Amino acid sequence: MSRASLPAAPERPRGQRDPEATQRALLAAATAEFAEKGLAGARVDEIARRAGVNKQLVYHHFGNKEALYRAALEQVYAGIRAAERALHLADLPPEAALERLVGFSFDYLLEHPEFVALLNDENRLGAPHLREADGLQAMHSPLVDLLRETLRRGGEAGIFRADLDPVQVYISIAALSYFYFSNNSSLSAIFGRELGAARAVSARRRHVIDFTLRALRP
Amino acid sequence: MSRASLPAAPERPRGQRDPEATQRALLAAATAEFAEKGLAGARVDEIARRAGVNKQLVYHHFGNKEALYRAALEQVYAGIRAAERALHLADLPPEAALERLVGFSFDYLLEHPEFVALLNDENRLGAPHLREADGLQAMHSPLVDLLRETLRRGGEAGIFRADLDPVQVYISIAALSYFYFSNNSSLSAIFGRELGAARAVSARRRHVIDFTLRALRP
Amino acid sequence: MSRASLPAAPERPRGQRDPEATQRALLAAATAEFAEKGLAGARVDEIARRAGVNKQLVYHHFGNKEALYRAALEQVYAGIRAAERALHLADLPPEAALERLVGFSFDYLLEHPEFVALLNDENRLGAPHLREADGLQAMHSPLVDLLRETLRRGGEAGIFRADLDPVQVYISIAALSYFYFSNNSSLSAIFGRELGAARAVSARRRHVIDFTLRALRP
Amino acid sequence: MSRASLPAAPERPRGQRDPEATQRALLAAATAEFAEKGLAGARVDEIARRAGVNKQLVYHHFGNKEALYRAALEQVYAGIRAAERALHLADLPPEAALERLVGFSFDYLLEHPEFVALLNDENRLGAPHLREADGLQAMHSPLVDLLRETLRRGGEAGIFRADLDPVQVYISIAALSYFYFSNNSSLSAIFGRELGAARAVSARRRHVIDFTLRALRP
DNA sequence: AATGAATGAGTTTTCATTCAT
DNA sequence: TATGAATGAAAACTCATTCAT
Repeated sequence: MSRASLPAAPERPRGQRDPEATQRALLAAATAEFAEKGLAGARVDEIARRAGVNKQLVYHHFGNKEALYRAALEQVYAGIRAAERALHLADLPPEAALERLVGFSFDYLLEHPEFVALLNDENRLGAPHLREADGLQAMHSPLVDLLRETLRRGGEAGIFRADLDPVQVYISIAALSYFYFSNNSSLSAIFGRELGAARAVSARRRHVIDFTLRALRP
Repeated sequence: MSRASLPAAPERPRGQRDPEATQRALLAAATAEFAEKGLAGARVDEIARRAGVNKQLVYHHFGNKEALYRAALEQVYAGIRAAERALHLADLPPEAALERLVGFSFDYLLEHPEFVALLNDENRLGAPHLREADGLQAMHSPLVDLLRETLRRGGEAGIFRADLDPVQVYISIAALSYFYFSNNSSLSAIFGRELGAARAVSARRRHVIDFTLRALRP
Repeated sequence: MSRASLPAAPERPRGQRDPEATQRALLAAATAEFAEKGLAGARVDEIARRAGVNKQLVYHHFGNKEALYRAALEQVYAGIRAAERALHLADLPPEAALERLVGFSFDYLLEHPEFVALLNDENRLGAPHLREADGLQAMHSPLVDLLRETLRRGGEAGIFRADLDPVQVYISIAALSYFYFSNNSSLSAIFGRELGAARAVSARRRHVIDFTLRALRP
Repeated sequence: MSRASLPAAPERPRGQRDPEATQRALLAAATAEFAEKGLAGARVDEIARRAGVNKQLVYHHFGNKEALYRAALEQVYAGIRAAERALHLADLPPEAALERLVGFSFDYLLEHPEFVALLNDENRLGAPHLREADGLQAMHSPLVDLLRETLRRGGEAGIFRADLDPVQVYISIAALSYFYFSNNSSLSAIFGRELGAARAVSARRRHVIDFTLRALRP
């Protein structure tokens, strides 16, 4: 279709133009591509192809490859933080709250492998884009505060140890799930088990919750 | 650390022929470069420069970039397996044995960030090189068997639960240390703490051992 | 002719976009380069230089060196087939028709040394690109059918033998001209005659026509 | 035939020194490699591998790749000239002599595809190595003189035309066989016949002899 | 004479980015 | 806003040739 032949009138040409949709498509494509190949391995051509748009629009809307990467990273972080904010643990008794928190961490990573992949690549580089991110504060997980409060309540109730460092516990909870997904391929290869199978995932979920709750006992 | 400041290998005597030394130098340089930049981001030129040898020797000795990557990966795996084989847990009482095992996992990852980095990159790709590796069996950690035996002994002695799956426990032990190092940069950024500092590392080591031992209690 | 003296394409207006002209220029340059140096000896850099375009456009428009070679080969074949289709032998008496056919074969090869050169290179490799060519049917010379019909008419008129295999005759006609041009340099060296000179070419043309017509007599 | 399957020379006794055998092996390997890939496409590594000797010996014995090519070319030419000198046509009646001559030309090319291949590559370049060859005189085929004498005898006997140019006839005889082998692949592809099959080759041989003898009739 | 490592100069190809329309 | 051609810089890889043993 020749664009030049279109009348100059400001009619909308059959929905062809939709900058926001274009940006969304690019961001989704970029997230997938960066997750699969990393920042260095990802291809701008391929991102545009996946998004079904012209490559130049990457530059038009985002500036360059790295800025697109940063945008993808921030969006992915925003996703998990939004999900975390939707958790309401204060209403639950401490042990149930903790179980929900651990289960959420596990489930979110299971459903968002792109978060794991992007974060791994970012960490290899020393997380420079995260450090520069506008709302670094916003990156701070609300879970840590929820966890702190839950541990306090549990400590007072005598069902958790009282001397726990919420940051250490938070890292441990994240670790038990994250590592399982992050290193699933190599673990599967080495153990000769398909650890990505639904049955194996369920077993791991139970183990992680159980392991954590036991570790926190007084 | 900026690229320009990366040290090239010490000048080897010019005209000296020592193909094994050349291969060793290339492998060491490749391990560092792949750890820092990943398979896609690593540069053959840079690897040769770091090794202090001519770039073409990569092709002469290893064939191509990917074969060099695979060689580096296998060597790094061989390194940890060798260290694991040097552990002797059978002589220790169960709790001490487990503490040593967890401590070893932590210390090895602390001292070998290249292992973490290479493994992360490999996992993003689905671990194709690991799956193809000649001695995949040899990749299987002896620690799992040591752990199984230790858990059995501890179970009989009544100091560990009796129904533990050694593979799950192994993964959890690895996770608690691995994730801390693998994601150290992003965790540091988000918590505003320098988790790579010696004091923070020591604290984490204590936490990991404590967390694990408590989780295994009956 | 030394490489340095090879003319680059006439300067195209800078900044002017004309992808079809670019492809035409690349194809023409490629044909000349491949004819002179063969597939292995040709240089992509040199092709781009001759075409007066950026080297990377070879990859943009054709994919890679070999695909460009195939495109050049197909175009050269298309050229001779088009010329052949323009021959109208049915209107002529058999002997005149045959003389025109032989003369055409001779003249075309004289004027299109690149056809000879590309075809020789292709044959050394076993003609893999020709076998893969899309319109292999279209490669089939219409001359064979024209020849068959001419031989039939001549046979009925009693001026040609009646038992001739058109394919054998076609190959012989092609051979008598093709070999002269294909091996002109070595023949010139060995006989100490400049067989590429106009006078020698004319003499050969007469000989080829005469030789062929006599060979077909009953 | 895939490259990998090309047989290397039979294992020579290790540490055995036999410079003449080495040179023979290199020359044979070079001839095959240059015939298959041309001067530009041939690889010194591959020639050494095929000869079963160290690559450096190419340089030790021949100087460089091009000198080796020249040596291979000269040897191949020496081969056909030697075979031609073994032909004795003077004892035969003219027609039988000519048939033997044509048959010989056909048979030699059939059995020595490397001659065709090397000569084609050499001709694309304008035969510079042939022109420089030491015994260019020795390259001159004795067949031309044999042919001249045979044509003279046949002319006097009234079975050949009397006004034939021996050089033109020589070229035509060579052409009818050479082109068939040189262009066998492309002709096979285009005609959809396997012209390299024994039956097709026999038919061509008969055709070439018949075609030539008829063309020379008065 | 023989070996295989080593090297310099290419050569093809890739890719982020910009230009012209 | 959108498109696809065009480009410069670099990257992987090749290869004839030389060096040290």
